[in-house]
Amino acid sequence: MQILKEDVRNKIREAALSEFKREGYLQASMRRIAQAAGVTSGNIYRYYESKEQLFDAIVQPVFEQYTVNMKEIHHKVELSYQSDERINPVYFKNIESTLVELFKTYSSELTIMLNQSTGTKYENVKSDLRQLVYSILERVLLTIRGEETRLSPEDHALVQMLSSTMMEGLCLLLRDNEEGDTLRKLVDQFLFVNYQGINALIHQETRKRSGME
Amino acid sequence: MQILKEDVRNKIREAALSEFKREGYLQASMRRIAQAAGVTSGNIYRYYESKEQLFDAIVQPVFEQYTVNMKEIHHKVELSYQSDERINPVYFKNIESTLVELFKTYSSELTIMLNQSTGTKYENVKSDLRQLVYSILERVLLTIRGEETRLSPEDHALVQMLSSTMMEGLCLLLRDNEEGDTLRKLVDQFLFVNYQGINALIHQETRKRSGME
Amino acid sequence: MQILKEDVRNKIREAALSEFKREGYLQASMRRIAQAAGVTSGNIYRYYESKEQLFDAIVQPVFEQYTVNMKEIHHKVELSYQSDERINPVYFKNIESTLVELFKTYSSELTIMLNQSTGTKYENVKSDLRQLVYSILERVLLTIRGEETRLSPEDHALVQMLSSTMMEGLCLLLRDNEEGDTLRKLVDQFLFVNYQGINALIHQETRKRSGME
Amino acid sequence: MQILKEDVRNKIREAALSEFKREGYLQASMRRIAQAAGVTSGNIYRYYESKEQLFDAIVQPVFEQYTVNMKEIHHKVELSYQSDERINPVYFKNIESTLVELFKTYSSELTIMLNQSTGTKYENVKSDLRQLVYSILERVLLTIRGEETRLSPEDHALVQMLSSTMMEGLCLLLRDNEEGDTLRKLVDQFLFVNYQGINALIHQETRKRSGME
DNA sequence: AATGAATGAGCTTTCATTCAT
DNA sequence: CATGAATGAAAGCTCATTCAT
Repeated sequence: MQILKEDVRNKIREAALSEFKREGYLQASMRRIAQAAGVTSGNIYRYYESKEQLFDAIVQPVFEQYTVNMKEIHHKVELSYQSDERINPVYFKNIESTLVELFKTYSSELTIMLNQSTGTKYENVKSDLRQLVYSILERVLLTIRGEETRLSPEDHALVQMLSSTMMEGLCLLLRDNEEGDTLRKLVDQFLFVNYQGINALIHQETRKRSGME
Repeated sequence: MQILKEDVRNKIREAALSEFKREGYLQASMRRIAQAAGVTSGNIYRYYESKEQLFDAIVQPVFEQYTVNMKEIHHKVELSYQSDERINPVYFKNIESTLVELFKTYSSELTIMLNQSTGTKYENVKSDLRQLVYSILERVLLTIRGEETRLSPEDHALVQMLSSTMMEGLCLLLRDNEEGDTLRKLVDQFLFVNYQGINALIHQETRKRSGME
Repeated sequence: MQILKEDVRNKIREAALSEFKREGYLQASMRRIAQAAGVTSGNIYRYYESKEQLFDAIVQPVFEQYTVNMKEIHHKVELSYQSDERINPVYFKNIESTLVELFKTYSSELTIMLNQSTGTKYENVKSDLRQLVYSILERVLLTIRGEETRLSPEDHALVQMLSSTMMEGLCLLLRDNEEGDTLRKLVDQFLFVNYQGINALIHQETRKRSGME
Repeated sequence: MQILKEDVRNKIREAALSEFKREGYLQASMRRIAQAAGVTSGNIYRYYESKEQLFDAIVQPVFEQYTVNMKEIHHKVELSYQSDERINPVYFKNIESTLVELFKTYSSELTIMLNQSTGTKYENVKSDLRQLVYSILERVLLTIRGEETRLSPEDHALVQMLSSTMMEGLCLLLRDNEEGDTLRKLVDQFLFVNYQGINALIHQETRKRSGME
């Protein structure tokens, strides 16, 4: 039974998408992908030359777009560092928008890149992203705390925690929501909760400190 | 040199703990565990009858304790459902305390159960826990919203999101912190951020609604 | 653009010739042959029913001609055995001429048959040929040694060696030379070296023997 | 059924030796090696970490010894180039001795390295060796021809041919003889035949040339 | 006739598990 | 009890051959 080539290529892609999303790169099985695609295992290799390349074919587009967008944000953050300008949460909005925008086109691919890429060249993307969030939060907190150049150990731990949980939260939302508008609303709410919460936390701490002194 | 049986059993357990924590159940290798334990791979099977059972031996204690504690919380939640009593965030505190308490005794085991159990019978624990958090948050919101018996789709999505991100955040903290006091402080901060944030969100929404009417 | 059938058949043949010559039967790839022939891999099978049969189609003509010629030589050798006639090196000249003659028409095919046929029914041709050379040399040596009917073990080993190295040398020349005149000259030189060398060896040995007795 | 480790290692080595000798590296099958060794295919990998490494384990010892010996010969040849000293056939004797000496310890391994190593890092050893023989013969002929610095195209072809056939002849002897003393005798005879033959050829040609002028 | 997608057996390699010693 | 060699199923991948179009 002969099917059009692009048809099969897509079926393989779909099957792989689902397998990678469910199992992660390492645990994914080419035979299972083949079966799910209704194709023999050997035939996959007419379309994608290896498991790695199949993964790449899925993730690269989103990664490229992601890289472009993130570079811009990085650049702005660097600039504001140099110009001693006050960093504000608008950068989060940028990251958020980037991710949500990417999500609209590449929802599963984005999740795979962020959450299921252990064993591939993308495995550090999430932690790089967390690092970026960390450096933004760090800058915000430094500004608030006054003229210090380094965070206290406590603040470091706090910022670490916040960047981790915010990133992980965002990734979770990407993973669990199929629909773009719902996602955007949830992301907005999620960020609102975090901004408000962080604000409250910092003010409380500031009050505590004043009270102590 | 003869080594006491329990000694060996513990060495294997320790090695497995570290391997499962680092690699997760599926990627963990019995050979590496054996090597790290200073034991031959075959000998593991005199102490634990399979990879799964070894995983079990590590996770079951924390799971049992966890189950007992969670059942109580569940029970209280159920009760308050029936008694129409108002649920308050104290339940979160219970969950938090339970996890932090468990963490004191079983820090790695807890992380493994929650984050590294894909492929085992524990793989749903986290989502069950999320479900519990969901039902608490749901109840809270229902109370706030008035006498409704079911959440609106929007509120459902919101509560789903909040329970997910809070759970995931907590799991992350458990995973990344070796030290109990630091952990507790971070958990407190994390929950504070979330409570405050959620409060702010709800009030804002309430205001918006009133404004609309 | 329609290509005539014979045209395609030839293109495949040419491509296969080159592939078999370079890679040998087993390492040859039908896909590469197809590609080199500018033909799809499936289409090869309309002209040649299998890899083996394609190989056959290339080698059989030279094999048949070779067989005819060799049978004659064989026959002469047999005859001279029976007639107790003295065998002389002219038979080598016959073999040489046969090979060089075949080479003129079938240079690559001959090389393939002799050197690249492992895994096919022709894989023994070279050793059969060596056997023929052996029997000629054997007869020559028997004549020289006197009236013996079997060679001594030492002479057997010697003749074995000489027939092997001469055959292998010839095959090498066939393999490495594209051009007929160069080939013929080299073959002449090669055989001259061997004849002279063998003569010198035998005379020396004869002298040694006489000296010993 | 448990057998001593070294026993199995040897059985695998023996089976591999035989398989590589018969089939060559590429065509050799790990499954067949396993079967011939009376071992399951997986078990080979406890002893040798890959097909390539198994091949290496067989060939490396002979290659190392070979390299040491050949470097010395190379060195001598280079020296005599610089010192403008006349090169004499003693270098062949060196090469011959080296190969025969190696053969005594590593008969099959040597054959495998020289004749069955396509696809491995040893695949160029034979042609390197042929190149060495070429450069010796070239030097000899240059000396004979007078003061020329490069061979004429005809002489080049001749020397090419002679180095090829001599090398190939030697390799053949290594391949076909299991017993060291027999081999040495045959090699001696083979080289004698070639020396005498080459001498005769050169003198004849010299005569021809004189006659022509 | 021709295409090239599809097949499926076979390849090397890994690894949880078993078992003779 | 302990060893570690052995097992065998399954992984990713290749390739001669088939067959629907």
